[in-house]
Amino acid sequence: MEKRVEILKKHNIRITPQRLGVYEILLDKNKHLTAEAIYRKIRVSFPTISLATVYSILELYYKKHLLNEIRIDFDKSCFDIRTDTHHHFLCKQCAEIYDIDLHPCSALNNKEVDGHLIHELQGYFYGICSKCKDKSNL
Amino acid sequence: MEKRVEILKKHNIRITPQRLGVYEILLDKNKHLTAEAIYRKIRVSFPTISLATVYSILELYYKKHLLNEIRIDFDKSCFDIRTDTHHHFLCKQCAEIYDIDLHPCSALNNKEVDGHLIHELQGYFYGICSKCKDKSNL
DNA sequence: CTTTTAAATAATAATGATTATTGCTTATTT
DNA sequence: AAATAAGCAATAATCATTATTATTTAAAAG
Ligand SMILES: [Mn+2]
Ligand SMILES: [Mn+2]
Ligand SMILES: [Zn+2]
Ligand SMILES: [Zn+2]
Repeated sequence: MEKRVEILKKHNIRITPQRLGVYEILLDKNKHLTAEAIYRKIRVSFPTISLATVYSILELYYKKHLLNEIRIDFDKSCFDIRTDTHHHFLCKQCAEIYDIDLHPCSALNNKEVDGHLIHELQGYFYGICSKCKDKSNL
Repeated sequence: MEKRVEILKKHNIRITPQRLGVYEILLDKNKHLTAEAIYRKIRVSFPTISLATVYSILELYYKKHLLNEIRIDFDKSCFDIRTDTHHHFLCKQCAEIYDIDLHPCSALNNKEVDGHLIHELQGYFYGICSKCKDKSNL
């Protein structure tokens, strides 16, 4: 059986072309896509798909822990197929989002901070990415 | 001169009763208030103030670095009079937001990660707070 | 392979936080 | 006391996300 289908079935998710399409885009294309961006991409193969359907599929995948939702940009969510704990960097100049894999941080190792039980965490960094930095220092 | 007035003038901010009121609420009341919550509080002393004015004042203070905007709740921003770098914890049960002061973390000390220049960062933790934890383990 | 049925989709409307607009009001300057 | 520039209230607009509903489809049963 195809790998995508296998993974979705393992999570008790009904297979539909739309769901396979969204999953493929999340896997194949650049990471950290907005719902709108996914919608634009999937419309190439499914011209009648609705944006609401994209949102509904993303919500399903999120609940099944098949993806991560990040809100590094206050205005809109981005969706990430990586589900392991990692951080993100948003370049203020080019708006690119980078994965940041930090070395063991005191807060990451513990399941608690100040007596509060941690279920998940998000680290968001903002600044100028290396590419943009290089461009300005010619 | 009054302390609030002094601080605002130091940042070249014109003094108005509305601005003083918002500033006072941010200082005095519990931290991490939404624009709506600030609006509700300030309407006690300024019944004719507009929500748009509250937003405009908050934007001004943000640009002058007099407050921090956090988006730990995806749906709405909260405003924090603390402007030093610190993290936040959101309790999934009672929705309370706590300040988290972490010990030196590798990412915090450096001004760079993976070659990217960091201007600012936000750390968001999600889980069950100590109070709610105690309540459930009676 | 057909029928059945519960779930998924497309189309569309609604929601809600935030931002933009505009005419009036207030604070500072002259 | 004017003049001028900025702030405010009221209101409309924007835009991402969610809700609704009738139609279609995937999976299960026969
Ligand atoms: Mn990522
Ligand atoms: Mn805080
Ligand atoms: Zn960049
Ligand atoms: Zn709690």
